[in-house]
Order: sequence, then structure tokens, then C-alpha cells
Amino acid sequence: MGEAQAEAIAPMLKALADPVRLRLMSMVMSREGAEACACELLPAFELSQPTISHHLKVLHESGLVEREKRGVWVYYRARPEAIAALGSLFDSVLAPA
Amino acid sequence: MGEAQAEAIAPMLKALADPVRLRLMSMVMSREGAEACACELLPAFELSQPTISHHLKVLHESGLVEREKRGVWVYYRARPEAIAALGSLFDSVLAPA
DNA sequence: GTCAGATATCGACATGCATCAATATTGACA
DNA sequence: TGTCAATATTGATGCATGTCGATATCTGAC
Repeated sequence: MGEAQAEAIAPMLKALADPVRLRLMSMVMSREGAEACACELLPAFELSQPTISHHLKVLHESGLVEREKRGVWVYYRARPEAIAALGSLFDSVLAPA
Repeated sequence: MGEAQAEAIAPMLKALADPVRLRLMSMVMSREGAEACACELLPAFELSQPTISHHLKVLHESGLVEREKRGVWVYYRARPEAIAALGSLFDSVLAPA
């Protein structure tokens, strides 16, 4: 794996490498259509609303989820391309030679 | 995914979520027997020896690699259990419902 | 237009992290 | 025993990050 590829993928791993964001991502993936409203996610944590908003922003900026505002609510949906990129990372890097 | 499981897996992702460590892990996996000598890894980076030693320590403490000293050299080998744990993470968390 | 609720941003704080130079440790060998 | 090479540890520094309270922004309803 080249330096450029490593620099490209590391941010996605970094976004997932936090227990809160891992659970957020898991919750999003488990919803119908891999989509969840921020209002459903917040009550699952004993953290402040700004903190959850921050974590969702990190997931969004890493490309793992996309954001869509519907009225007052904001929905986060998993981006299949990003998931696929992580999958191929495992195939190419974490599979024994 | 529960809070406990997230807290358990996040450190392994965190260990991988650095470009240098991702390349180190990739290099280890690509060697015969998924094992590499620290002396082969160091020259591949334009980083100081202590820095590479530090990154290898992080990979080791996360459980991704094991360490074996043979004479003056230290060999790092991938731990299949850890790789498998990451694989099942993707199956259970990053697969759409 | 005002109000209430959902979400985001800001500013601050403490902690963690990547990196290095300097030094210590370890092991082979003469 | 003494030296050299490989690796680890220490201490320091600058930067990133997780968290919060306070506040701002947006949107629908009245």
C-alpha cells in the first residue's frame, strides 16, 4: 500500500476509531435504508447535543455518511462507496499474502 | 452494537487510523508468514527510528501484531485473531440491515 | 411576526498524539 | 570485558481531539 493510499484511507478509519462514532455508524446502518434521524441518535447517548452533533459532523466530513435536512430534522445516511472502500482495504491490506 | 463492544474495538481501529501504521501493517501482511523485521520497515519511511518504534509499539499494544526478538532483531507478526475481529466488525456493523 | 424545538457553531479546557533528539538497553562478537 | 549495531525509552514540543456550556441558526406552527 502506497503512501498516498494510506493518507487517503486513514481519515475514514480515524472517523470510525471512536466508540461514540462507531456506535453512531452502527445505529445508522441498522436503520431501514441505512438512514437515521439525529433526533433518534441523540437519546441513545449520555452526551450533550453539541457533542453528538460534532461526532456526526466528523462522520460526514470523512465521507462515511451524507446529510439531508428534512424540515426541522436532519437525516444521516451511510454512503455505500465509503463502506466499499473500507471493505476493499481489508481485502487488499489485511489479507495475508 | 453495544457500548462495551464499541469500546473494545475502537482501539484497534485507532491503531490502524494513522497513515504510517497503516503502511506498517500493510508491509507486515505482505511479507511471507505475515511477519517482518523492524530493520526492513524502518528504511521505508522518512521518519526517525524512535518514531517507527513508537508506531510498532502502538500496533503491538492494540493486539494487531505480536513481537518476537530474535537475536538483535525484532520481528513483528500479524495476529490473525485481531484481523478476524476487524473482519467481523465489518460484517456486523458495516453491512446494511 | 413570534415562539418553540431541532440542530449547528463558538470558545474554552483538558487530554491525547506524532514527532524528534538524546539516552538507555540489549545482544552478538572479538 | 569492551565495542558496535539494533531497538526501546524518556522528555519535550506543537498540534489534534473530545467534551461542555452558551449561543446562533433554521423551520414549522400559531
